Amino acid sequence: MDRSGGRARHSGDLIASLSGRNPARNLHSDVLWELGLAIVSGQFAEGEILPPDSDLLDRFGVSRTVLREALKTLAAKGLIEARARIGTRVLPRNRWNLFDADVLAWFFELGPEVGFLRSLAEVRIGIEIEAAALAAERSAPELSAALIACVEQMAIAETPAEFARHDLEFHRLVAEASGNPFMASISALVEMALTAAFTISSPVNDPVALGVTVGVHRRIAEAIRDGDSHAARLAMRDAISQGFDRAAGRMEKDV
Amino acid sequence: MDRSGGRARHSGDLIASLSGRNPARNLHSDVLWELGLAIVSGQFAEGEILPPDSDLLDRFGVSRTVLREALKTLAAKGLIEARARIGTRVLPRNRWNLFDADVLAWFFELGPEVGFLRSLAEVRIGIEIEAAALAAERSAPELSAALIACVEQMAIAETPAEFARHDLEFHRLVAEASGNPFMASISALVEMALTAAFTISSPVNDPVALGVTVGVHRRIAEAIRDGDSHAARLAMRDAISQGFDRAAGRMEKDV
DNA sequence: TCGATGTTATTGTCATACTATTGCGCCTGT
DNA sequence: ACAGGCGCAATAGTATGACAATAACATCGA
Repeated sequence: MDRSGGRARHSGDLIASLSGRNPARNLHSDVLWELGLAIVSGQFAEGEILPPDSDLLDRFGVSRTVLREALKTLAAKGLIEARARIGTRVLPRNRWNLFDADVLAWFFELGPEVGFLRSLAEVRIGIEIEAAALAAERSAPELSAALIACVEQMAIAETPAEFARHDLEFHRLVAEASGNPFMASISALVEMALTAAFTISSPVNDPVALGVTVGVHRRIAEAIRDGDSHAARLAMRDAISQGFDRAAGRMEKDV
Repeated sequence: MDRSGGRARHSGDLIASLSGRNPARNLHSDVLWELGLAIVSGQFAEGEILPPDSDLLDRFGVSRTVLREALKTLAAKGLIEARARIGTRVLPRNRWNLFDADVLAWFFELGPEVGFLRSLAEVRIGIEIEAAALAAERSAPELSAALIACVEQMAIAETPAEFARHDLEFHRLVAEASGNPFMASISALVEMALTAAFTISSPVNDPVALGVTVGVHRRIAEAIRDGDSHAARLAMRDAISQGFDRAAGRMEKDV
């Protein structure tokens, strides 16, 4: 393995940097990512038994401490389950915690397929529609003002990254305004979806698309401000499916 | 701490047993649950620094290996973050992965408040409504037949546990029928919600409530069978909010 | 044939030592 | 008096080697 000085960081970097996180760079995390990717990619299939600790130790060239902590982390995310004498088994996909930021990142690292992006858009629709409706019913004036401000920022953004930051902030604010802690907990999901979408095609360079995107977000903000939960639902659905359509359409074209 | 022979298993047992899981009973898991509960309960507040490893070692009387693996597990679930020289900090709640089965279990272990149950019902509505609609659009005949069969089982269930099992299976099937892996991933959420609801008040002992609950599930199954996504949405919303209302109403009465 | 039993491979736990990181205070030079 | 660098020390990170617990499997016995 790559144990020399210039160890290359996994490319989740660009996603992490956009989200402002500062993931620690340590051995444990390297092993974690390599194993996580291997599992998500199907290199270790569901139900399969991983090589025993001793083999993995050779493969990664780390201490048992590091390896075991990486395995425990994977277990915590529902990807594997270790049992004495049996070995460490890859759990079926429906046990994986897809709402985990790392697990999601591994999926994206492999180049997300359209079907996966669609699934992501579908859950986002489910959750964020409800969040928008709740926000409309409960939101305080300050928050709806902040939402409006966010839309203005989106309108004048000059780079895709800048636009994405405000877009993400917008959705985060809606989740917060819903007053429901679960809604806020899916920001990782939104982050990935937006980053992926904008990596594929950002509306910043296309005045028409930009107008549409900003417009639909404005509709959400105004509906929340006016306490119109029905309108908020519709607008949020449009915002998400429109974003997905743009990315999916672009992927089609490239193929 | 309780290091004597008869160490009492955390009471997540009854939930785990209902769901058919077989959680390993090892030291790591004991420490994990104790720390997890302490954090979720606010005994260690958000932003606070946990005692250093050395103190925790004394407190739990385990080896450093075990303690660190427990901490790594908590970190994987987004509850804490460790940094050299700083210590191990409890992350703000919005970083916690509330869709994790353990984290949820810790919340329930503390006796869930009505507000928490409401939040749970709200996300379930968002996600499962969409799952039901997708199932209606995509579902194969076998699956809708299985759904109907599930409803029949609910109707003739004799114990609360039996009823809950079929109810859970019903929602799992809907998620599966949606063809969306994220939907299936929230079964932990549903499990907790149902278990909590039935622990508080099961419709089995109340013929009227039983009829209502079975009826609304039948409406879902039939809508999916008929490919009527709109009806599926409405019925699923009714099923979840009705379940919540029953539990919440019962809690009110008790107070 | 089947059931009890020992063997052994694999994960689980322990103890200790050393390394890397980084906040904080000291110390220096201006 | 102040700014900036420099090292101390506290804390998590890593390494190593040993032993304990678990459970599939082969082996033996009835």
